[in-house]
Amino acid sequence: MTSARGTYHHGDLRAALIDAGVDLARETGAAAVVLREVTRRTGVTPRAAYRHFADRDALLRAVARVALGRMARTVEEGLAGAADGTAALTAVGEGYVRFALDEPGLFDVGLFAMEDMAEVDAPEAGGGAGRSPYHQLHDALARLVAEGRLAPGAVDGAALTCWSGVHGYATLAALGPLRSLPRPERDAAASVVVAGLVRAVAGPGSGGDGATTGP
Amino acid sequence: MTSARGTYHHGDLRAALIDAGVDLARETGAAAVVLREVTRRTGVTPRAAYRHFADRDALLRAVARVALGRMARTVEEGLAGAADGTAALTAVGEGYVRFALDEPGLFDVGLFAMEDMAEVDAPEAGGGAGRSPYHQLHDALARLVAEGRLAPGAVDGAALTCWSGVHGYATLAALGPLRSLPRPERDAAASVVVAGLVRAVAGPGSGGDGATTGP
DNA sequence: TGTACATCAGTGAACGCGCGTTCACTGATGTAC
DNA sequence: TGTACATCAGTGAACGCGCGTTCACTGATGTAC
Repeated sequence: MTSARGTYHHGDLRAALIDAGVDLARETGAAAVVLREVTRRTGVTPRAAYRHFADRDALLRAVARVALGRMARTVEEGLAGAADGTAALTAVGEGYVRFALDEPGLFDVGLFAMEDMAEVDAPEAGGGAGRSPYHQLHDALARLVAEGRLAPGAVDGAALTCWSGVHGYATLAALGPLRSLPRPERDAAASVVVAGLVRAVAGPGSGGDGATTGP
Repeated sequence: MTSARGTYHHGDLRAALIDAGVDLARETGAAAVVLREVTRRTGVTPRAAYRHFADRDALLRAVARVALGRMARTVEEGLAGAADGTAALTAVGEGYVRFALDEPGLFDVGLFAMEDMAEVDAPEAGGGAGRSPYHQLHDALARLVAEGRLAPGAVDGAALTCWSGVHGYATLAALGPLRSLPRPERDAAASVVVAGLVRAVAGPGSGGDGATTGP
């Protein structure tokens, strides 16, 4: 489809197959990325895919990497105008969730690019600046450290807490039991969760809503 | 298998099929709960399952409810000696994660019992006392409110933040990119995440590890 | 206590489906001379 | 500019698999009289 011409040789079949896979994932999720349907949509014989991918799994993972890259870009965009570390951390969290809610199918397939911690850290999964969501989270935390709002030794724990919270909410709200709630409710809840996580990590006093009774 | 006798009539085929499904889920996860294999293990014709379940999906959901019930029981046990709300909240979180790490397959299939918010709240999914993990989370938060550590209006947000964080960590550590880390590391990280969430909800001063720089 | 009969719970064989994957092949392309 | 030829990228048909599901059926069970 991408650079399709009427020729016998396709031009860039590999990219076209990945494109079709991404479309399928967007529509229905990871399980829909099925080799035969991908080739069908690309107007090509199933066999043709094997010239470019070892097997179905390799194709799926290529699609997953594209999905994760798009997520990275979404996070990156939200991060643009963050004035300080707290704002940056909030933006990363909200970007992560927004992507999951906007593109549940891509979020779903993107998880296959996070099968291994090594892949999460891999630069291919990055956005425009080549930084994965996980990297961008660490960047935001680094700003908090620089601002003296977070102890250097607490960075790893904070990263894990934020990632868990945001990933968990994204899963529940995009693919899980909360997925049938109206979008505005899910957006509002996302803000509450992200604010709670920011408070947990950077302490109160920067946009918290006074959820705790004590000072 | 359960109450099997050599008779033609099985005794309680429905329960036996669910048992076999639970075993399959434990071994490999939700995708392994396949009608034909379930009947094969029970020593019965595939057709026989249709006398007890409308289709494969109904069987899967029955298995999922059992899995969620076991999770509820695990959470309940950990909750037994909690002295105050903070301890209770911590116990709920650690129980949730422990179950996921001990029984990733059951955790995986249990998610199908949480397809809908209504089912999460359903009493059938409860443990011995008939309270689902989600209920038990709310109970712990109610104790915090009673102790004056949490504003009543903040309960819903706190529940969501805790559920998200704990669910996200469980997913990442039991089924996701962190699943191949050594168990002790994953246990330690679980404690960090749960402590962070408790701090976010109940404020510092009850077992927090001083992750923030400010007071 | 014995027999007839309705009901229930299973059998055994088969269906069609879509999947991933492999076979031997052929048409298109570009390079060397 | 033209031709020979190696290389590459696709074809088309078929394979075997395991799945969910449906058919008409039969053997076991328990109740009524």
